[in-house]
Amino acid sequence: MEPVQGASQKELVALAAKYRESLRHAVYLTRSLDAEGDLTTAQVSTLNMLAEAPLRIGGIARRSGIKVPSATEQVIRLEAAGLVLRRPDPDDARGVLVQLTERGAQELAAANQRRNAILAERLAALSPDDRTVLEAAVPVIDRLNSLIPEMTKPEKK
Amino acid sequence: MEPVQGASQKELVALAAKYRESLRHAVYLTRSLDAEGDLTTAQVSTLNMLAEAPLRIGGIARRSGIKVPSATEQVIRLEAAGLVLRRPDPDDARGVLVQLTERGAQELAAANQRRNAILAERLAALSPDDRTVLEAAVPVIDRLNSLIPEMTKPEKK
DNA sequence: TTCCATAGTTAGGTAGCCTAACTATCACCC
DNA sequence: GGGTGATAGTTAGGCTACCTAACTATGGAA
Repeated sequence: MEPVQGASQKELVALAAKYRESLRHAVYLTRSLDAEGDLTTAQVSTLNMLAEAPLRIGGIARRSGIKVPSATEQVIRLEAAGLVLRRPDPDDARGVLVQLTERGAQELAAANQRRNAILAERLAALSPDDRTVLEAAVPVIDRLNSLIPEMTKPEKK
Repeated sequence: MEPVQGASQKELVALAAKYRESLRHAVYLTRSLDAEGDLTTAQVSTLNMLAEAPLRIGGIARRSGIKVPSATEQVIRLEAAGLVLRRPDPDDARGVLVQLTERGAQELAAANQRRNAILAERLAALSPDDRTVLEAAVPVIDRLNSLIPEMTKPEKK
């Protein structure tokens, strides 16, 4: 009756289907957080990485789950917008270190705040129980995300 | 000590920030489910809607959270690929009804199966507790998604 | 010091999104 | 019954963000 062990294949697939569907709609949630002259979602994403520490192009690509040329392109746009700056990696002249500019940090903070505020407003509409469930789910979602191949590759060494 | 009532603004914003971050990575999870000559994520998304019932262009746009011209474009691509067909809406000659073709239904089923299988494999790597949490979170995420403005507009009538 | 591997860039292509402007039909109403 | 405004889609043009393939430059090791 109770497979203490785990879930059946069928159950796993069913959960997968439901979760995929929810995620699909969640994309639109994210999109609905975007605004006019604001940064795009992908830009916010990249800038958030750089807020922790400067990264090389390859690092951005790996963490974003995109290819190197796409990362180059992203960075070029961000640089043109004055939000990041590129400089050669002192340890390896082939590499390029990308870091936030003052303005990049400011605009990122503003964009994050705005998005979080809108989302917080919607979260407030949920029941306290729902919020508790969501709170508990976040680390689980993160663990699941961390299982993505490619994004788990070692830094370089 | 315990605001039985609900959460503070600060807590809401904190949850919003964490959730946004998780969602951001989840996008790459979805992307990682894509494969070679397979349908794109947006296409699967559209086809999944049509699997329930034929829709008009406007209906696709609203449910996808995109504008009508973008929906037209999607449909044109799907039609060119032989996955959907368009015909005038018998009730309103201005409208266009979009429905799955036989082949569209087949390819959709295959794509869903493949994606679900990959995701199910990763879900299997989670602890049973984690899966329980995720299972509980899906309806909450759906409720949160349903709060998106624009996507909640009435059908037509 | 030669040669392969690695880091990025460049070039060219596609999906997917947008706004603005246009066409066709509907629905009302005088 | 023929305007007229609203509604449904399409077309045109533009941008972001992704891709692969091919190239350049540096690093490292034989």
